[in-house]
Amino acid sequence: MTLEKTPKPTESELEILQVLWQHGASTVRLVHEELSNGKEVGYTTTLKLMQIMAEKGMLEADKTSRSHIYRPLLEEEKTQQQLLDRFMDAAFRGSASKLVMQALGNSNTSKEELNEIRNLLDKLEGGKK
Amino acid sequence: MTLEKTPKPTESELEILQVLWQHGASTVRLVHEELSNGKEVGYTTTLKLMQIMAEKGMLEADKTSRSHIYRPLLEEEKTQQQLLDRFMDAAFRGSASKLVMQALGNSNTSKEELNEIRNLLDKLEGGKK
DNA sequence: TTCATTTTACGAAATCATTCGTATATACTT
DNA sequence: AAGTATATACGAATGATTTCGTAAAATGAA
Repeated sequence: MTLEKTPKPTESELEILQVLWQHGASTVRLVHEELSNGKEVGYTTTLKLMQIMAEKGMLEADKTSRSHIYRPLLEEEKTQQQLLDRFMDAAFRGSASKLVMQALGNSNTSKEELNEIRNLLDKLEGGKK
Repeated sequence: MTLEKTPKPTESELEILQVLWQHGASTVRLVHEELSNGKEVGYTTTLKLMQIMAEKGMLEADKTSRSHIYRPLLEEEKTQQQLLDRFMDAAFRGSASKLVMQALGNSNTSKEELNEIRNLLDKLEGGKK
């Protein structure tokens, strides 16, 4: 099997990926406008970043029309999982339960979401009884 | 109240903090040896990093003896919470439940830990019934 | 066509994180 | 005391990320 290094999007790259995951393939213009909601950033900065990401193989540019259309080549869930694994190691010395407890303890999670989690717990504990 | 920016330890800084959180105040030598278990790194590199961290106010150096003793000025849980909040936003667009589901789904969490989490769920849902 | 607008291309500056070489000071050993 | 080992101080190289200025190309409007 081809051994490919797991890509590690930087913080800025991740912001761009989030926009693309949420909106689907988009122009630099759209991505830039989304980012601008949250912070000051120049258009060419966004452009450059997206071009670099394309070089790195994180995005693919459709250049048929003047405004190129970029789509993410990284899958959202897979990427999140990789980031999460790294983060769990770095910040919580690998302890999933510590991380989960802190995540739940300090956030407003809806009743429905809590139930979803409980169901998952049931399924997991089923295998360990 | 004094408004202080939440500190953002880098990856290397976090590694050092983890050692200090786990072992308590320590010399550069000890921290360096711990880090060396996981990767190649020069002694002066570790030293420099810890000095920089002291400048930034993350560590405090007791310089009374020749081998300075560094202790962490950042609290483990508070720091983890801040990192977690940022990470949740950056990687999961703020969704605690998505993060939690992925964290649990893809890790070997013991029965005991799962029960702890379930208890927390009970407490949380108690307030929402 | 001419002018203004929008887009991409390119290169380089600015910033930040990481690494380490070298010098100097302090302590230990014989 | 002389030599060895260990520590800190300092500065600077390296490398990665982020930022943006400027120019050229493409498009749209007058």
